Amino acid sequence: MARGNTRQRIQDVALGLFAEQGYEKTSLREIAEHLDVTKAALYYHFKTKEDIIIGIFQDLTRPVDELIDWAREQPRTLEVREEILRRYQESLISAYPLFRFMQENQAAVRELSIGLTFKERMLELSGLIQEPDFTVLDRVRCVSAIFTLHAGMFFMDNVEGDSEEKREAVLEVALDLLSQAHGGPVAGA
Amino acid sequence: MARGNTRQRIQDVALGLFAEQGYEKTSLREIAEHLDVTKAALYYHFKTKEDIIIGIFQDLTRPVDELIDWAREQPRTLEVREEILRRYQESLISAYPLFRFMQENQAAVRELSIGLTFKERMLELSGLIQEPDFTVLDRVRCVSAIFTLHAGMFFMDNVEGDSEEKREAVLEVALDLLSQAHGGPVAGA
Amino acid sequence: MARGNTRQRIQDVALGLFAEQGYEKTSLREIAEHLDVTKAALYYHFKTKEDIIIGIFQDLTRPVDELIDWAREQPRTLEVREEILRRYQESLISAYPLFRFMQENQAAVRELSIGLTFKERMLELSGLIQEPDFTVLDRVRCVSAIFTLHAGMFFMDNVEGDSEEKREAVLEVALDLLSQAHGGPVAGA
Amino acid sequence: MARGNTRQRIQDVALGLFAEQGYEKTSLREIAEHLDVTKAALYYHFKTKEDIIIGIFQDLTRPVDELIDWAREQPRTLEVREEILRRYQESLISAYPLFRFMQENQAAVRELSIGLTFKERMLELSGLIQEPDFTVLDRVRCVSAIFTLHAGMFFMDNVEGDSEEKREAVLEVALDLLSQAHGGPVAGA
DNA sequence: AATGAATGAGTCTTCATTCAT
DNA sequence: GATGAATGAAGACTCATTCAT
Repeated sequence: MARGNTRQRIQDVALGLFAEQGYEKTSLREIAEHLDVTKAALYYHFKTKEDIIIGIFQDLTRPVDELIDWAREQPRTLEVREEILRRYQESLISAYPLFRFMQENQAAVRELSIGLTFKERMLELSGLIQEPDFTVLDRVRCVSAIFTLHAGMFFMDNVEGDSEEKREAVLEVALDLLSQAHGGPVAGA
Repeated sequence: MARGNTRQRIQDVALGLFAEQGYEKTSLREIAEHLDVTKAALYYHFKTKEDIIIGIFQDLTRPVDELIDWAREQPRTLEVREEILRRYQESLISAYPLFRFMQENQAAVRELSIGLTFKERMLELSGLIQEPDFTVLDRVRCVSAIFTLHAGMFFMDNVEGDSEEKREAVLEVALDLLSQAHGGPVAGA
Repeated sequence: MARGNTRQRIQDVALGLFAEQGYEKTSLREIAEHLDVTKAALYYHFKTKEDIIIGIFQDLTRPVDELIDWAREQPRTLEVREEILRRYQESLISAYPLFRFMQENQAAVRELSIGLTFKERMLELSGLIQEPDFTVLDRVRCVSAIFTLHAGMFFMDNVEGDSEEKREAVLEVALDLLSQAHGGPVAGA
Repeated sequence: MARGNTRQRIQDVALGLFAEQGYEKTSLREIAEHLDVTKAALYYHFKTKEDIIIGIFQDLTRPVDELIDWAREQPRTLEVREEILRRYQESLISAYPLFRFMQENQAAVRELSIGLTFKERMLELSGLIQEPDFTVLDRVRCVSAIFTLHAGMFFMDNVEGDSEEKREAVLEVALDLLSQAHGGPVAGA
């Protein structure tokens, strides 16, 4: 019937199921049934189960990798760092299902032949918003800023309120943490 | 040789492997091999694979559940809330492998017949440190405070520095976020 | 590019792979990849996998079948029999890859819908160089003469020395055995 | 029901089927059905399909390997070499199904992680009955002597006659070839 | 308190084959 | 003369689980 887009449909259905049930728990039989094709059809489009997920990763982590690349070439100013957080939040939101999948399946995915892991990307990003001479306290603030953006994803789903308002609030808290790390106005100052 | 403690040893080895490789990916065969017993021996101590992990959960999430119970009965003051964060951090640290496991296997564990999930406990806790009339911004700060403690776990492993110093810095940032949410001294104030 | 000869190219590649890896172990995918065409293309030229190998057989066992036919019509003299051995050796050499394939895949090929099997052809040939009244000992010599020619194939690959010289030596030993069977000069005679 | 001997029964049935149909063509399902157990039961006794056959090999090629070891330590006399042929024939006969399997599945078995292959063992043995200064002709005679013993196996099945008589005749022809190679009485001498 | 032997259901994967284009 | 897309059947293998001993 529909042709040409099967590869894409496989990835969509697969990511949905992976995110919902976990990678290991989702069988190719299940994916095939959802698509109303045979398991063998999946193998026409992807060499292995791992390949399916790697394909998804490559498509969807590109924005974050591009962000990292971009950030590496920028001057190390507060403005740039704020921009990093802004862009990171955008990436998280636009690749939400993948993000959720990565977050909730870290163990299962760790061994996959995927370039950078979730953790490694986070480390990289948190490095890019710090100065080498930061105190431990300020380093924590930077990592916390990133985790706040992640918390935002969680927040979106589980706390009531206007979506856009929540997004902005999350970003504000993250930016606050960043500026505090950068010697910004702090309590009592 | 040493007997009687086999049940405990099974749980220890199992949690180690679950945390490392994921729940689904870890087979009973593997656990048995690590313990140098047969698979059948595991069934003498636990009725199912799920039972093993449920046992671990019950042993190790008790502190957090007790914290929740305690918190529910306290007056809703800032001091109590600070104490909640402090105690939560302690729980996280003392049940580190379980925490890491829960964090990295959320998807796999979701379907298990376990009382409260990781997420639910977090929601509960974050509710306990908020006021009903909080703005979205302040709610984000509270959730962020909790995520900061989680970030701390990540921080412990992946950032250099003295362990105790890091722990304290993490707590400080979390407490900061909390007091800001509570109208504490903010930028420019 | 070059077309028209595709059928032949398929057979060549297939025989090569069959000889190297075995018939069952060689998949059509593999053959297609070696030829840089799709599997479906193979089906344009051959109806089934079995068909490919049957085609090869028919092309390459013809010489032996013709030899058998020829031999059946000759007078049953020692000279004719010597000629049979000579011609058989030639056939073996000129269809070397097929011979090797047949030799090493007897089990796999047994069930194929192929006229005479390797074994049957050998039995036939050995019958043609014996007399009905031969003693068991002389029958063994005749079968041994044929096996010696086969051994020669093995010899070619695995023992050093000039190719032509080896071929002649092999033939000489085979002829010797034949003439001994035919009451030729024997030890002490 | 019957216990303890299952491992052995698996090997017996497997070798039978492997010899009859070929290694690749014989599925574990088939083996299991013949034994009236499940496929999984096979995996309790052997780690892989390859393992089943390797087990068989090790049990059954031992005699030939021991012969090779023994031969290496003997003085290089004609008598010893005759003894080698005699013992080799015995080995072939006593491990007949395995021999037939090896002979007819060389291609399939080549890639298996088995010590020496059929071919290598033959080369080794043929080396042990030759002198370094042999002419090509004499080398051929030695290899031919070995092939004659193999031919004997074929002879046993496919030529009528008393079994013991055939065996002796085969050995006699092989010994003849050996003694001719060793400058024994030849035609016209 | 633990083992040896086995099972049933399921996994991922590969294969030969088909057919509309 | 060949491809792209797909299928049904089967393959090897693994898993959680059971039970008699």
